[in-house]
Parts: sequence; structure tokens; C-alpha cells
Amino acid sequence: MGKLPAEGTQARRFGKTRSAQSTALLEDYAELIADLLEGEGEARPTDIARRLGVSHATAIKTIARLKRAGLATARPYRGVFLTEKGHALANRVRVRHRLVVDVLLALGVPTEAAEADAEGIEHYVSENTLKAFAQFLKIRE
Amino acid sequence: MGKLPAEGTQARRFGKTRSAQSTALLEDYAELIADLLEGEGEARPTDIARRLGVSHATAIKTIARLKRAGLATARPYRGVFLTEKGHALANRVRVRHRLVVDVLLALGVPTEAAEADAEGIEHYVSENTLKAFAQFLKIRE
DNA sequence: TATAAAGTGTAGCCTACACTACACTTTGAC
DNA sequence: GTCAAAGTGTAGTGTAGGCTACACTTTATA
Repeated sequence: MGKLPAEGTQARRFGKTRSAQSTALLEDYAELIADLLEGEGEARPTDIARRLGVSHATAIKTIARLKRAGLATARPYRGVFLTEKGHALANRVRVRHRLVVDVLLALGVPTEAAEADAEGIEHYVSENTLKAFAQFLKIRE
Repeated sequence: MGKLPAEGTQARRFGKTRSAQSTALLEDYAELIADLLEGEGEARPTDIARRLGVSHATAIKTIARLKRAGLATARPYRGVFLTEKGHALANRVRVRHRLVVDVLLALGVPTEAAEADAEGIEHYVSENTLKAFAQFLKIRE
């Protein structure tokens, strides 16, 4: 067991995983901001921070990163908004999240575990895997 | 769509995901070192670095972190070895990886995507989910 | 056995992501 | 309209994870 894949293959896989990690947080922020905008009408740094369990300073810094990435706009004391690109990302993330949770549930994972684990898993699910998930759920119906 | 879970619940989930992230790398290292020790008889920083696609300096720093965590031992120019704790971790990680890949394959995910995605997914699969995966595969037999 | 190649280790730098502490702006209550 | 509370922003710090550059040790080969 533990057979080693070819060196290059393994390195490529790890590299992909690392880069997925760096976008995971931005994806979570985009989704949360979209939810807050729809649910509360506004997305404020403090609310975002509370939801994510981090300090407001941390949230503000990440919001700055969202701006740099062209995903959000924000003016001092005036809340956070998503750009078109940000909205598109949030929607993609939502669909993916739903799909991952549904697959976990279909596999018999308890609801709370499915929701919690999906939070981490979803960021590492590729397009191909997503397609397979959708197909699997379709057949199950 | 995008319904908000209770504030505390959401914060707890994100916190869990964040802490999983910090152990993910150590898990990967432990598994790789175990594989190298079995396959090559030794685990050298340069080999580890090549497999993971990082510089040898980065690998050495992470090996230092493994030592601090009580997972590995290493003496200058003498290779890396796992402690009992490190071996236990490596074994747990291997079993989990196998299970995740097998479930993805059973769901119809193409082999290469299953292997690559599992690399990221595995670190976020809880005990409960793991149990459900095992059960699901058992039934499929 | 010298010496070049391969491997190892250290130092210094960068970014991301977390924190606390402090200062400032807005809002709301009296 | 004042002023306290709530929210926001900035600065400074720490760890993790990445890099390159340079110095050192070990190994292997001519």
C-alpha cells in the first residue's frame, strides 16, 4: 500500500490542492456576502466577521483582498457589495455547495456532518467530479 | 437558496474548516514520508520536496514543524523518520485517502479526477462521514 | 585521494490569515 | 444637539507556507 504515483503527477496534484486553498477563503466570503445582501439587505464587515468567527479586522483585510481580486467593491463605512464577477462566483459556489451536501446526504452522512464537512470539501471538487455528482443524484431520483 | 444558518453554527463550521487546513499539510508529509521509507528505504528532504513540488528549503521548514509536533525525527544529513505518533497519523491518513478515492470512483468520478480531488477532500472528511462512506461501499459490494 | 556534484541547512524576503490595540466615523437615544 | 455605543479602519505582531541565495556536508567518480 501507499504506492507512489509518478513524481510529476504527485507534484501537480499537490500544487492544484495548494492553489485551491488560496481561493477557498475568497469563495466563502463571496457566498456569505451574497447571502447577507439578499437576507439583510446589506453586508457589513462586523456581520461578516461574526458569521465567520473571526475578528472584524481580519474580515476587513480579506474584503480588501476581494477588492483587489475584482470580486467586491466597498467604500469606507458604506458596506460591501459584489461585482458582477463576485456574483458569478457566489452563484457557482452555492450550486457546488448544494451538490456536495446532497451527495453526502445521499451517501448516508448525517445532516450536520454533511453541512459541516461540505464547507471544507466543496473547495476541492473539480468540474469533472461535480459532473459525476450531478449525474449520480439524477440517477438516484 | 443561500439561507443563512445560525450565526454560531456557521462560525463553528468555518473554524473547524480552518483548523483542518493547518493540519492538512502535516498529514500529507506524514503519509509521503511513510511511503518513501517503505518504497525507497529512506526519506530525504530533496525527495520530499520533489514529490510535493516545492523547494527543498520549504520542505526542510515543514519537516521542522513535524518535529515540533512530535510526528517525526531528523538529524542533519541523516534523513527523516516518523515517530510512533507519526506512523499512526500516516496510517490513518492512508485509510482515509483510500476510502475517499473509492467512494469517488463508486460515484462515477474518472480515476485521475478522483485521485487528484481526494488529495484536497480527504482532509475535511469527519469521522461520521468516513463511517458513512465505509458503510456505503460495503452495501455496494 | 581530490574534487565536482548532489544534497542539506540557514538566512532573508514575501503573502495570507489570524490576532489585539487604538483611533476614527456613524448612529441612535436622551 | 450631545454624547455614548456600535461599527469601521489602521497599525503592529505572530505563524504558516512559499521562494531565492548562499554556505556547508556528504557522496561518488575520475
